[in-house]
Amino acid sequence: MAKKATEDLSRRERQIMDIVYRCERVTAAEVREQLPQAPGYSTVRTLLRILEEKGHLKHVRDGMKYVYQPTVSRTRARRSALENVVRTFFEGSTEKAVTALLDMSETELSDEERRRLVKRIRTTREEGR
Amino acid sequence: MAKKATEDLSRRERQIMDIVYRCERVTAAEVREQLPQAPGYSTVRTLLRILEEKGHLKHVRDGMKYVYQPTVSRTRARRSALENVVRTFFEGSTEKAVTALLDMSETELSDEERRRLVKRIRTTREEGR
DNA sequence: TCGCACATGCGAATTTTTTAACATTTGCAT
DNA sequence: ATGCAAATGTTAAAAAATTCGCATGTGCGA
Repeated sequence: MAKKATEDLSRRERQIMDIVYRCERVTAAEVREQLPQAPGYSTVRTLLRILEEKGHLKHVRDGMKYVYQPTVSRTRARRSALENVVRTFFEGSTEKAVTALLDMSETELSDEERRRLVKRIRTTREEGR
Repeated sequence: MAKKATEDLSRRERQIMDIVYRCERVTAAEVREQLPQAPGYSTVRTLLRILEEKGHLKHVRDGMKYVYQPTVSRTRARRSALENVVRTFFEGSTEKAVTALLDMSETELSDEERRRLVKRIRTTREEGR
């Protein structure tokens, strides 16, 4: 089985994978609801089958229907997604990315969240030495 | 002109936009070098022209050749990319995303960078009220 | 000026993606 | 058991993306 890179996904395949990563567990009908310019049900099913063949998805039965999930763990998927963004948009600098995240969400972060983040940064420094 | 969403890009178009965002200024030849399973030169040029028609790129002449750039500012592109990742992989939680970034780069961040980040978090808190 | 080297623009063939119609399977209520 | 409803699998047509050959334009050195 070839490596599974986001690079190699077609437009629809990528849209579907995004939905699957957001929801973690989805049925064909749920995927269809969330697809932009949703195609027919039959179409969605074909795409899900293709993504499964390519190794991006797996399914388990739940009664009569299939529930699809990513084959890659949430942790790995997250990491990979962040690495891509950092490399593409932040010249590989984690600090720049974090700063940008903070900038764009100043009003969203609660004091509690801020406190945890500061603590986290300090903790890792200590561990790192 | 329709809206320019990453969603609407084909596979090759997306690969090219990633390169353009990484490099900020590129020629057709440079894009070609960086494309996975690089197609012919002619092909790359066609794609660049299409992306320009769609409004994702613009070019300026530099001697005999064209130099391509994103039409969207780096700042906006970054913001948009982060928003997508946060929504898709972190349930919309900025804090979770920041934490994940810190986790995956513990050894990369220097003390200096950590200090700046802590300062930044505190500063924004004060401003936020 | 001529012709070569190097770029770009266009059009059309090829390949891939996307779509959906139709056949098949399965669970469940009657 | 039978038929309906709700899923899934298959296949092939239609649409879109990808590819590249060839025509065209431009600067420059012999």
